[in-house]
Amino acid sequence: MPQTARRARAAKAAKLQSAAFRRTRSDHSRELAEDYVELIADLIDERGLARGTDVAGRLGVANATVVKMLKRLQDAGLVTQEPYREINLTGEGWLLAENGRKRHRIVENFLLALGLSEETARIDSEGIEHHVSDETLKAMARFVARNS
Amino acid sequence: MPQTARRARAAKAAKLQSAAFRRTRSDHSRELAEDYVELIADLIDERGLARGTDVAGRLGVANATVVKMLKRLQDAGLVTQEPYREINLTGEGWLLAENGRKRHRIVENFLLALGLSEETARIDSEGIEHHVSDETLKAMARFVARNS
DNA sequence: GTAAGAGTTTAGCCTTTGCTAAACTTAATT
DNA sequence: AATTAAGTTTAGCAAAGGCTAAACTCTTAC
Ligand SMILES: [Mn+2]
Ligand SMILES: [Mn+2]
Ligand SMILES: [Mn+2]
Ligand SMILES: [Mn+2]
Repeated sequence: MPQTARRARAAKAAKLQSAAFRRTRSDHSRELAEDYVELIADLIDERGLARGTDVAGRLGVANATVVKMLKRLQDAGLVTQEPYREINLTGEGWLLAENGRKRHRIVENFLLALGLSEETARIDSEGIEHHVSDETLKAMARFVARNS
Repeated sequence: MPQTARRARAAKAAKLQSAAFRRTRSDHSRELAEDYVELIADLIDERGLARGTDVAGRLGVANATVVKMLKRLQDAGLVTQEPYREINLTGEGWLLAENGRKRHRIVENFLLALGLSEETARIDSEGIEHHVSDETLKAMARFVARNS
């Protein structure tokens, strides 16, 4: 029965491909939290404190959007904030931020090593960083080490 | 007044960075449509027609999710479908699908040329493809041409 | 021709991520 | 001390993208 064989092949194709789409969806669900904590860490390091307005300005979204997201990040245990005060990171938040920075730096340097302009490397890396597996990240780091 | 200078620098930093985040958000808003039409095109080429169940199976989502999305894609002029019938692409849909396939192929081959496993290349490329500018895509294609 | 099985649609729900406008608090200026 | 400016929060809205359960239609096998 070639029907059965065809079906089995189709089922395997579906399983393989759906795994990739599932990974992408799960990357996306972590993406914003990573960008927020990384950005907050940068602001704290650069200017001593992170305010909601600065976060909104850097992300290019409205203040109210930031307020709402910060609540979710607090619930997730990444951020602390008293009403009307500046934003701080928890221990876990700092860990995530450091990790994000490392990843981001590698991806951006990789794009530069590939010969792209600073602007393109900056812009493209902001999206790509979240979809890079550990294996790929290592390969990128290796490439950077060799071509710089 | 060094205050003013500092402010100007900060404003420029915010503008630069927010441009990257805006690009990522706009990539995301196109992402799903691209994946759908690419997948529908593949199904039509592989098995002669694309059914909702197949799309759902390959994406790893529920049938109802696909139905809702197909409505949006019809509104966007990318897809046509009569009730209870198979899915077809409009001219515009085929163009987008072809473009997506090209992009996807280049990104996946690039990851392979970088030395990654087939599985990792397949999975990572599914997310990365949507965040790659034309400049980066060209650089990837060049790299593939040299290292294969 | 009818019944069964495969596939599709609808209804109703939820979370996330965005927005504007209005109200509020804090900090700075006078 | 009072006013003002800057920053924050709340309220209310919307679109996108998920889900399950139940109803429906089409095709195929009998
Ligand atoms: Mn980042
Ligand atoms: Mn990012
Ligand atoms: Mn993404
Ligand atoms: Mn994709």
